Amino acid sequence: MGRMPTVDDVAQAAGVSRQTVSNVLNSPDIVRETTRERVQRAISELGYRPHASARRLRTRRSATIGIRLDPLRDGISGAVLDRFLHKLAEQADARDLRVMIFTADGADDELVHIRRLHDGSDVDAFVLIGTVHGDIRQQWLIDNGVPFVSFGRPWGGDLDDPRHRWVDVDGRAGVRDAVNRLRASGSQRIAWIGWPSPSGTGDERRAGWEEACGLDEATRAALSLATEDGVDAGAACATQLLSQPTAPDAIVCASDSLALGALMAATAAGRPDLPIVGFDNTPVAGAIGLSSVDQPLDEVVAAALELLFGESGGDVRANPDSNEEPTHRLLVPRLVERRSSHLTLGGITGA
Amino acid sequence: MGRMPTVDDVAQAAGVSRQTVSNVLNSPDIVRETTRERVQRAISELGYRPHASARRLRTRRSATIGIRLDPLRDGISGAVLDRFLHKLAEQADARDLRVMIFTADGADDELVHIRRLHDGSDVDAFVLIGTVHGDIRQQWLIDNGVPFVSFGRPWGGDLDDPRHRWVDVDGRAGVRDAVNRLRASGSQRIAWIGWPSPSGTGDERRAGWEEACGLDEATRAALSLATEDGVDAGAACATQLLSQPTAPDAIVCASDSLALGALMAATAAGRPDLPIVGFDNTPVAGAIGLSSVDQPLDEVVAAALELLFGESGGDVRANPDSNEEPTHRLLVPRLVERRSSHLTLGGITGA
DNA sequence: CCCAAGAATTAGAACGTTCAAAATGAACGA
DNA sequence: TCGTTCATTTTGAACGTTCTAATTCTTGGG
Repeated sequence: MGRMPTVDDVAQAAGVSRQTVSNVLNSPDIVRETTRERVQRAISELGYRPHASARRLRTRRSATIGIRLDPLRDGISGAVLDRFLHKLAEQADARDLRVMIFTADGADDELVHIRRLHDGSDVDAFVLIGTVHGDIRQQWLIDNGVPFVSFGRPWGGDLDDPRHRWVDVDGRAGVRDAVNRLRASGSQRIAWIGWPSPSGTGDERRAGWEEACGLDEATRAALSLATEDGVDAGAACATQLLSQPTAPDAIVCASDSLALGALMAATAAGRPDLPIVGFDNTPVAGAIGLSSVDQPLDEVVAAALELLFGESGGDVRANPDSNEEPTHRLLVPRLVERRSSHLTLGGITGA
Repeated sequence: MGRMPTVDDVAQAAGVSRQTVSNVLNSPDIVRETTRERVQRAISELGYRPHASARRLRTRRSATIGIRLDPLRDGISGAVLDRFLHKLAEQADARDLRVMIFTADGADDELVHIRRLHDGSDVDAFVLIGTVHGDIRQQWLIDNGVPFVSFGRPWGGDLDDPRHRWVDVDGRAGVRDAVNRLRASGSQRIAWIGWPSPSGTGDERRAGWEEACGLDEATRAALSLATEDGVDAGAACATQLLSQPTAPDAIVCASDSLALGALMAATAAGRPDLPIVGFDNTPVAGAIGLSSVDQPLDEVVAAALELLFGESGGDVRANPDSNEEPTHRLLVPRLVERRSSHLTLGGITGA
């Protein structure tokens, strides 16, 4: 447990100068092969590791990404962010980047944290998740020159602003596919349970249903409901839909939470086989055999890092202005069909 | 966007020396009040923020905790770690600590990461989750003097070794309570679905059932099954139990995943009202109205940080040897009773 | 054999902070 | 008035790395 060896120790052991050791580590190509080998040997013999903070102080780069953990929602939908975080940690590691997490109460508090981490040179770039209408974070980050990428489009803003790098999943296309698939299987009156407008993500998903359901406006109005996210809310909506004189013969939902609720309500209403599709393909959907639209999180993360750091490496790219390269990416989700087994609800009672 | 102000800038603006500025930040009590105010004013006027890496280089403390993200399991049980991570980030922030995450493939790979982060002074201390029998990580960390705390006891090791700080939840007591509660409600033949031995956590939970179920050895053997974790596995076990000539009149499971499976199987077998209790109180359990044993993660995290850093503050405590203070904490979980609504399974089919 | 040009290496400084110790100021009793 | 003590502030050095610029070594052509 003596003190850790430094570049100087390695240099002395290898009979070269400090800087040569540094070069072996950072620009191996400019040092003669025989020297490089000698230094490498000394490094491994001494068990030398560069001191990350010293390097960061000198280079003014932290090689660290910051990401805020959203407040826990119902935990079902939250599973998506959990997966996202895993992928991010994995792929960041492959680029020799570190990931730092923090929590915050609301957007203002988040900015306080971001400012602290950025000004202290703790973090080079941030990943924003869950963009919303009128999001104050993006503009602040742009104005202050803090590099970031968001998982989610700048809703209500300029989608093509090159200063805002974003990745998103085309929920509209995903829902459209799901609806088309249901229609191909014979469903004709496909209902929608989603979130209140304006909700960037929710409105897009609903638009997918609207485009593909093939219903006239009056019918669409009768077959679509909006509610906050959650299992109970989903169940309530489905109950309402199914009690109408002209009940739907399939339901598509904006989330797996809603879908699970709908599934329970449908079974309670004696329609255990009613086709229901959720969104996010959470573990719960898998467990109970619910079809769901799956977001390609691997690709999302890869795209996010690429927009920030380029094809490879860990140096954050210059803040784009009106560069040649695109600064956003829209990915296509994929419907996972399940429903080989069905859940049935014995009886729902209020809380 | 000019360069960030440094202590020197602040010092000049306030008409004091570098060190006085530093003192205002780190030991405010030793600097005269009038001076302190003057410096504070300069700090906020200039928008000064200490450079974290410079500080870390000098103090040799990173004020950062490292934690490995477990590989995603079925995502239902994984939700516990998700909550844990949130709490950790929250409470760490309150102590001015940062949290860095990483992923790894197995214990060996985890040690490689830990070594890298520790040697590079990126991280002061680590939080280990999910200790298992014959865990190689603990001994390595102790031998190398790396501060850590584990969420999980040193199974098969010395529970009282002061060099190993750990926090755990008394699963045995939790299951015992659940079983007692079921017996009080009239259940007499309470079955157990758990994990194969040896599994530290699993064996403890099973012991709770064994202690409280009030059955003779032969009956216990007939009413307890072990399987890997997962919804399908839980369903299979429950089906088997319920098809026996003397079926159980309640089931307690080692996890919510197993319990969800059991619930589905019970309903399929025409026993929709069979009392079932899970473990972890995951969002899914809440959503479908399943009773479950809840781990007090708030307290777990608080205890973990306290063992590492003391009552307050962010300086890691000296590695304990045989100190006065205890280096472990066993917390008591709490049964959450639900089951006001029941899930019923229409039909299970193989994958 | 010498010089130019490139390759390889080295020396000194700098990044922004805190530590250790020294210097100054204020207060007090003799 | 003068030392003595304590409170407050300042000075120089150090943390371990990489940058910039300078130096030495190699190579090859005249």
